[in-house]
Amino acid sequence: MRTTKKMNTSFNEEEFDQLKRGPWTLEEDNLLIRYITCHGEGRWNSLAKSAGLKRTGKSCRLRWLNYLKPDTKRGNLTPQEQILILELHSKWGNRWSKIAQHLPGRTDNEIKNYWRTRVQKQARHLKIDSSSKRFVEELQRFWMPRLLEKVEQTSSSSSTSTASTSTMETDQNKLSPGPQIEQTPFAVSSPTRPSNIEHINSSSNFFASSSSAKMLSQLPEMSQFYADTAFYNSSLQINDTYNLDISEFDMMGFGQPDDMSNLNFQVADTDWISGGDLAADTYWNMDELWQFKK
DNA sequence: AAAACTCGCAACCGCTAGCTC
DNA sequence: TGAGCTAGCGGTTGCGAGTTT
Repeated sequence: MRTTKKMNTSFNEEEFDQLKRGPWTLEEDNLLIRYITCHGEGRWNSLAKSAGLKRTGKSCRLRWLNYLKPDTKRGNLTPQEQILILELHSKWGNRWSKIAQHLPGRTDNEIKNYWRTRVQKQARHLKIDSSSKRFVEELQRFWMPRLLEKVEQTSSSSSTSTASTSTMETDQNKLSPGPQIEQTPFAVSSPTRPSNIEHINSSSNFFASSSSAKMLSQLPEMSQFYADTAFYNSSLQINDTYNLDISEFDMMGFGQPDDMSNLNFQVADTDWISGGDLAADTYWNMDELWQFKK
């Protein structure tokens, strides 16, 4: 429970006391949307007053950016988005806003929540500090391939069925209240391309090497391995480094980030089978890692 | 059936960089 | 130049929904 109250310099004491906090109502949302539609964003404190909202400018800004803005995407992150987050976080750390810039329609808040609830949870599960180099390595060894597998599954299923039945459809409809933004599943978002995975295949080193291509072809089987503790005791080894150029993901047609080429995912080639306590004590809980709810 | 617990996410807070005057 | 203000960032919290006991 918060007990401290810090005055906002844009409000006198009486106004400040009257400020509303907590969940937004539909009425407030409508007020904000209507005002911004007519007058645009910015000057949030005065905007809040002019719109007749008993909210701080901060609160209005947050509500707009995180929820009401027309291009805001709702619902679960796609595998591609998750891959991007993992990779970009390994580069930039908790620079949520910077990471969010590369995921059109996603907010820093959403990404931050994803990281805290999914990724850090997994780190705790593995008893590894989520900010450690080792955790990043484990992500790249086990999680990345799994996500790539999901990309493959999604693209293959989308080629045989319409998006409406896909789990990628998200549970956005249960979210409330706010404008429902039509959301296109990532893998079927670009009709000019057969599928993302095929596009990646044609242009990245990952799929260029014969053993990596073999790995791709074996993804379903491999995922079973990942999910199976016994996998860690098997003699299977992956000796190739694979590289995935993320810039080849067409992020909902919003264009390519300018600094995202040549991002490398690497499957390490050493010591991951006999990888000490990690391998012996635990394994990646892919059901938890995988964000889509059953 | 209901109490206890867990989880995910929206919204809040404090801090600070950058802008204006 | 520095004070005041705003926008934006990252960390934290509280609530509601779902799950377990």
